[in-house]
Amino acid sequence: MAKRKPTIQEVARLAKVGIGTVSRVLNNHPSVRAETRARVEWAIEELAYTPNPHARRIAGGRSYTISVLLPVLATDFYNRLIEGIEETLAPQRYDLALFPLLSRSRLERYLDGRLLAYQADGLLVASCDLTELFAQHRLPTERPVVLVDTWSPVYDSVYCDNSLGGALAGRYLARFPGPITAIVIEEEIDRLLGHTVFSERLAGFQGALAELGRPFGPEFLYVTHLSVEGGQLGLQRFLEHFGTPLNIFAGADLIARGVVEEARRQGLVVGRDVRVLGYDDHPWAQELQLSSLRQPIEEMGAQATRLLLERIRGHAGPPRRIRFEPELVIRGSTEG
Amino acid sequence: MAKRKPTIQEVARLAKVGIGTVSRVLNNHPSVRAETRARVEWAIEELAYTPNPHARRIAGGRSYTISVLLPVLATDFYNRLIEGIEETLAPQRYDLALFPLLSRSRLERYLDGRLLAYQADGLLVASCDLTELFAQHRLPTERPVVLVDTWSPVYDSVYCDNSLGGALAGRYLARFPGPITAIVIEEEIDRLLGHTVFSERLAGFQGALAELGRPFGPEFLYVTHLSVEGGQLGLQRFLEHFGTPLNIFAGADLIARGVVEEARRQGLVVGRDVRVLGYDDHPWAQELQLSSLRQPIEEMGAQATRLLLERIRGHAGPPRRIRFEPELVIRGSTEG
DNA sequence: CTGAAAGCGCTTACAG
DNA sequence: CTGAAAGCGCTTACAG
Repeated sequence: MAKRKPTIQEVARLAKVGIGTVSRVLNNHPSVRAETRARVEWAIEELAYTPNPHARRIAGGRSYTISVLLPVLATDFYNRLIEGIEETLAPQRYDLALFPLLSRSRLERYLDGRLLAYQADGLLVASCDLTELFAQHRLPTERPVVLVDTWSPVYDSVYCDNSLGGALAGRYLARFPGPITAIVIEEEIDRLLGHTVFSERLAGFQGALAELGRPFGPEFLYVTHLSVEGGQLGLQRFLEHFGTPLNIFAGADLIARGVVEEARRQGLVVGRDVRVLGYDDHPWAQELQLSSLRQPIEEMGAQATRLLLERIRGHAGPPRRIRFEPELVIRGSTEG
Repeated sequence: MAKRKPTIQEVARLAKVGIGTVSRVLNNHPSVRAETRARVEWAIEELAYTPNPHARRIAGGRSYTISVLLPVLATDFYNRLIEGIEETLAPQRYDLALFPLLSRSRLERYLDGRLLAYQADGLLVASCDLTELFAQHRLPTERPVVLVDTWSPVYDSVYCDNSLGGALAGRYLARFPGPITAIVIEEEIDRLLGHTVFSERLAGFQGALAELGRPFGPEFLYVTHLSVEGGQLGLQRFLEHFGTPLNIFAGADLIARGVVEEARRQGLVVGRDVRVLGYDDHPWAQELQLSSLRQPIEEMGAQATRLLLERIRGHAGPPRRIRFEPELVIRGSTEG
């Protein structure tokens, strides 16, 4: 019934070469004559052949898979990050296994080493600083580990400076009349799966305001979850306290969207009565005319992937650290 | 450096048997003498041996992996569903590969068949009725497919009747004085990754109210995202329109939690001024004294897994359909 | 009940 | 540059 997938044998036969040669073109081995390579590639195409990843791992000692551990929030941020990772992996014939850190017990099961997803050549850990959980801040694995959207001194890390982003936000909003407020996202209480992205942004923000001698007590802060509705409620709260004009640093574009929606619902002019600055600069920020702090999310994913592949291929040496800087993108929501 | 994982060879040597025998105890083959089995199990324990899943697939033609496709919302619902699946899989030495349907392009890549996660013996699809996308409503795969938290005539399905849940909610809330309202969760516009869970609940709810001759126009409905804040906003809206007493059917416990929090913030008595009924009956509903519609979520996961394993082991026959019924759990939030 | 052997689909020295 | 062969860690008839 189910037509079996073609094997390397059949490709070899069709291309009139040995299976070793097919394997070599599969692995981009340099010593294959161009003509031979072309013939093999034709056969591969013809049979719609894809190598069996399990066989590859058995034979080569590599799984051609990397795991990505992430605090599954199903947000635009992670969608874009994964996009960047997959784009870099695909031409290398590498596969990606997502491992959402849904619960503590799942993390333990992962680290237990029995899961197939663990049979990966390397680990990409997003946002969560899992290293804090372990002795010497090292994950209990022999495989290379790269952190992305977070940082640790013991592993290669790729991140965008959230503290700087917050500072840029504070300095920018200080230009406008009216109080300066912030809506931030509550982080998991469970430090295991939690991350500090949002509190870093807030710390940078508060630091900048302090430098400028601007007040920032608890009444200037609204803490909520990552949701459009959180932004709506935050604006409501601030309007009760301060009225307009009002300046809001939203910890994420999604929150900022809620602010914009609520302002419009209340008949306020966004960019004048209420100025709001988001974070991430997601594609839809443009049509919302949302000012935002842009992070090179896909690029962060791509860079982290490159570092990991280098490690997998044997690169030794001290942990590397790639730091991106967020960029202020100004649109109508702050300067209507 | 990295100490190699022990292989079946080493286990065989230590247990003084052939590797075939080790393999047999690994696979629960009946024809192994109890004494021999004990010796092998001891050796396995001693070496902390775990079989190489890639080798198993190569040799046996099975991956001992099942994929779970789900619309990653990172909610309590999916955490519990996965819990139920893993619990059933673990003793069978099966592995689970989560595949979050983050975007359309990822689904396509999955179905492309090249991803390792696709090299699974079977597929569990949660909530999303992906079948609508394909000819004859069949996913383009040869492996067995089981749906959970949704239903289709062409595959085994395990679900809990959401329409009935809505009807139970409507009939129950009709007992109390005051208007009957509902807060429902907006479903993805993209039908691909969307599901109809919440609209089914609403349909059942509206049907029950209609039967009872109770009004239910747009002013009785608040649509939001799945967030605590959505519940807060919903309550605000309804209070503006109707004042108290007020009865609210929340499409999910998380929404109901927001209703409770907002009611308390406004100094209202939950269970008298505001009655709210959630959905799912998550563990934390009890300490919130939240009335809810209980679904046997873990059990649904377990059942679906069992059906899938049966199919993997060759069970033929027409699609099976296991329908659970939600159960009304009454606590202080409706009868304070 | 249990070994020894063949085979799963690959990769990788080893010879040419 | 390219075959033929050995080997990766398992499973599964096949004989005893």
